[in-house]
Amino acid sequence: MQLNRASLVDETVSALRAGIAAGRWAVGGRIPPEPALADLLKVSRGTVREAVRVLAAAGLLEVRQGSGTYVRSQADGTGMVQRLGLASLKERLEVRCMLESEAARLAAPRCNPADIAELTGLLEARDAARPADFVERDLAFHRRLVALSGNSALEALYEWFSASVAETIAETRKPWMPEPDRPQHDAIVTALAAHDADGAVAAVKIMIAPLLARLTRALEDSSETEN
Amino acid sequence: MQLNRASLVDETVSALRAGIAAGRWAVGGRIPPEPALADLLKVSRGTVREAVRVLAAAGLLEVRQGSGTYVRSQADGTGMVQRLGLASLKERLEVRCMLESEAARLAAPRCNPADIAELTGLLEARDAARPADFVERDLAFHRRLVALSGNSALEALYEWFSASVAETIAETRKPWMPEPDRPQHDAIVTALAAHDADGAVAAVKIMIAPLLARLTRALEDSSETEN
DNA sequence: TACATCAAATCATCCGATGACTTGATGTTT
DNA sequence: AAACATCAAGTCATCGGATGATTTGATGTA
Repeated sequence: MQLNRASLVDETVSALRAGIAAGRWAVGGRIPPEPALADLLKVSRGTVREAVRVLAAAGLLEVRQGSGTYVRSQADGTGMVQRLGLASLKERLEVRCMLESEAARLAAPRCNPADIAELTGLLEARDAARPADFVERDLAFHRRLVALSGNSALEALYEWFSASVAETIAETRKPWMPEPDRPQHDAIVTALAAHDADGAVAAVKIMIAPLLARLTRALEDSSETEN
Repeated sequence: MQLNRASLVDETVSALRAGIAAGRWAVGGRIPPEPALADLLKVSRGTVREAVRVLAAAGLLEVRQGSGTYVRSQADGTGMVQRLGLASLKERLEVRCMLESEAARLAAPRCNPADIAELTGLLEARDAARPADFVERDLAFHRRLVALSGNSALEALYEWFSASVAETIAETRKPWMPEPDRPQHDAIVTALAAHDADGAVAAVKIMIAPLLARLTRALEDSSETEN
């Protein structure tokens, strides 16, 4: 009796990933057709398809119907996501804070009055929200702020980290995080309106620092059981 | 004739992801069995399996043979990687710069003499490298620097972005990027040795700024054809 | 109560068949 | 010769069915 026996699909994924990482198939080049891979790896074509689909979702492969399956990149996004998931809550919150403050820096020179008005509107909505909606409304403001940076990679990362952090906090049933108040949010908007990049960065950090400090303290109290 | 018709698997992935994001199936709960999903979405079971496999690889689902498929998380890693891959080179380089400078900020207070010695050693090796090895040695220094931040999430992200940026530059055959010189690297190490967080951040930005500026100018010249 | 056994539910894997799409070759027309 | 239409081969997309492996809760027994 053995535990955790890897599935055939997982092994196929590993084999293909290894081949790609080793440069067995050049970036931009084509990997063998599905039937050939199935024969080579001694698995069925369906198993190969599932493995290829995983690697395509990870960005390593690109499947073109009628043409073949091509190596798109050697940068392994799946590995990154995996490691990200294993990171502790504190680390994830740290990164989220960093992303948001840098987003503010990029957004400051690009903000126009309409953007400022929109952010202010989101803050109004946040204040008017019932407790059940508050977190969602709050997130909407931060999302918009990050979007104003104009950097879509930054936006995608922020999305993931904020969701991940919110989820972990929710599932650990620790609703004790201090909610940043309205003046702190206003300080960010004010700095953005003045195109004051450093001021915006500082405002964001001032807002998030208490959260991080509270979390660090909580972790010291409970010693471990993180993630 | 329509272009880019999404495949059934992609649509199935979207449908499942939407259901998860909407909380249709609770985190920790079970989604319907494969045959039921196939019937519900009007696709074959094989199509459902490929979609589930993608979401499992992304960390949203967890498949347990004999038991069922469970919702593990609502934080979508695959979507993030996808959007990251679509981001332009400039955006990715921007993010990489931000990650490295913030890593320096976190590393500054934690650096001990041994770390400084190691970084210096890596710089020596970098100088001594033949042109073929130079990029690799250079990357080793930066990797070590980020690792000193003590934040594994940051480390994973930096890994991905640096690989992605290097890959894009290599494939566009544009070896014209100005290589930051030794004094600029030394400035970082010096700031770290003095536990000067702001100084380290500034040193990193001074080092990378020319790269970013050069890239921006190149993009303006060639108008488009980015990524 | 504790344990062994069993059956149902569910996922894992394979196989074969048919359709859709891409691509390069071929042949025709201008 | 160049441009265009047609065609066939290669490749992925999707389906349906069949069988095995694993988990899990029910059942029966000591």
